Amino acid sequence: VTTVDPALALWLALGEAHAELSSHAQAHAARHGLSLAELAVLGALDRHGPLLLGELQRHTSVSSGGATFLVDRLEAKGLVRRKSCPDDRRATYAVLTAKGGRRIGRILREHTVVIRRACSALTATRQRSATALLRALANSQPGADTTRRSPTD
Amino acid sequence: VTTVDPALALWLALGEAHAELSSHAQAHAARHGLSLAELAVLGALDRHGPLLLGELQRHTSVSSGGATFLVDRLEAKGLVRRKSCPDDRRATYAVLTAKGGRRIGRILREHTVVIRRACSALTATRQRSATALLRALANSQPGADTTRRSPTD
DNA sequence: CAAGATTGACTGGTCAATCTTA
DNA sequence: TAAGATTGACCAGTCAATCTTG
Repeated sequence: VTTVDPALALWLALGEAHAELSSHAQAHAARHGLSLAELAVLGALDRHGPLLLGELQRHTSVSSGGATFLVDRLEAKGLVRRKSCPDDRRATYAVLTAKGGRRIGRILREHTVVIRRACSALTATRQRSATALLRALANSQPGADTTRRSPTD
Repeated sequence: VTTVDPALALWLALGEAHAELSSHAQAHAARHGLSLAELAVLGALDRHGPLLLGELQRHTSVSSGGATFLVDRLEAKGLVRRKSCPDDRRATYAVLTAKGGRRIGRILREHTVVIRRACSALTATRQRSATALLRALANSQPGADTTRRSPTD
């Protein structure tokens, strides 16, 4: 009766679903003393190995200052280390420390379980349907793209 | 590359889709000098009429302090007014001012267009499918409690 | 005591400007 | 000149404590 437009309904549902899953993911990250953004950084380093801060920025959809900030904090926690790039003196790598590597492995495995449970209302098949629809929604947007995503992520 | 868990893929896609739509919605709100949360408040008041701050809080998923904060700002902008509840002296209504009512009408109409365009990659039918899936995802969560869980994971 | 609202301290980031090196 | 990173100012909210009324 209220919301007539299907697009509007979709936007609303998207917000609620995102909030719901976020709260689970965030709660789990917090149990390990991490923000979701920090977890994303650690995850990116785990997947891709050492990354320049700029690359990290693109992988995690965070601002330039945000990347510096996050690496600062993870460095303070002893999970990440900076390493200057030999080929380009402006550039800096973020690298997992041994401790960081160990911790992030455990955490990511747990994280998968958390997400899986949070999505358990949908069968795997419907999860895939939803994923496909959401990708179509996200990828075909006109413009204003500040962050380049690697298509094979 | 790791063959991803369908739930994980869904979580990722959800994040990207949400970020994408958000950026459009946010840009539009910003064109009118509003944050998304402020827009949500105005929208709720437009749909439901005067609302207690607590109700507003539930409708917009902000914290208690956030509701006060948002109403403060909208009041400062002359779009909303507080009105004390006659039946309960603790409670306060938020009410659209005449100016607020006029502006929000225009803005919400525009907003629908923005969202519709941002969703145009999906047909209305697929939008409805996506909506249904997302609602199922959001509504059937197991204990989304903030209380501490046993470290059985 | 509980429910509603408010305040103040705090935070996780963004944004714009700056510094350094290519 | 531009690209990479960093810094500092700023901001939209949250959170916990407080005040008031039921």
